[in-house]
Amino acid sequence: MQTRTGCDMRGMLSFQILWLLSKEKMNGEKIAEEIGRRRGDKPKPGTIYPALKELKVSGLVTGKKDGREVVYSITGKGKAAVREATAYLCRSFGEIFTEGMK
Amino acid sequence: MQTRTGCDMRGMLSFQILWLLSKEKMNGEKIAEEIGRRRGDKPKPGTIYPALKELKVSGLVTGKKDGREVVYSITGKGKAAVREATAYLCRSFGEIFTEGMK
DNA sequence: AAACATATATAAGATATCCTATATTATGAT
DNA sequence: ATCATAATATAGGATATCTTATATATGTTT
Repeated sequence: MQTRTGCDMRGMLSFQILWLLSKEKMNGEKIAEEIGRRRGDKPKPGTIYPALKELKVSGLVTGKKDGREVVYSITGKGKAAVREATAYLCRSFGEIFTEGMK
Repeated sequence: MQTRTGCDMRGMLSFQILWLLSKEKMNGEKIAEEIGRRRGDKPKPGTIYPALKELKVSGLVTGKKDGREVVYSITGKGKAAVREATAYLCRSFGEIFTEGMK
């Protein structure tokens, strides 16, 4: 993890993956890079692929093999999950953001 | 937890407690109520007090007994932690918010 | 074809969060 | 004083995240 200041914010990885996939289909490597760019720390393969597998098992994403890559797409169920999770996030922490962003 | 849609967002509790205390000193019950109001689900005593203890051990908050209540205050170290964590949160998830809030 | 690089996958385990259930302490009411 | 209530605390455990390390598969280069 990154911030060791009393709160590690774990549990956000799957959500962030889903959110990225709601914008655009992409493979695992690209997902890791996108997250790395935002967090300042690129998740290891052993972190990202188990998370993707979990999302697949839950029916929130699908994976389509293309050469040596697997391109992941969000499903309808996944889109609904993103909507719900985003609403929860905004309801719970919105004020922290609106304050922190200015 | 609340959202069972592929991401449980655990790890945010301590941060949210710290953030609340950065606004105003308060006791454990009030903290639980404030979080409950935002999340839609009030944390149980067995959740909130161990978290507060952890924050105390880490030197991020202090507790002052007042009758049967304990009033918690954020420390200087705690303020720095909130600043750092908020910056990380905004950097990592800011776009999700700015989009989700409109 | 052989060697190398890239992308994905899995196993095993350390760590942390959060919960249920129960106990303790202090206040208020009768 | 006794009883009920409110606030805090702790023990023990279930669950999930994330990591390290290793393995597999595909593609590229020589």
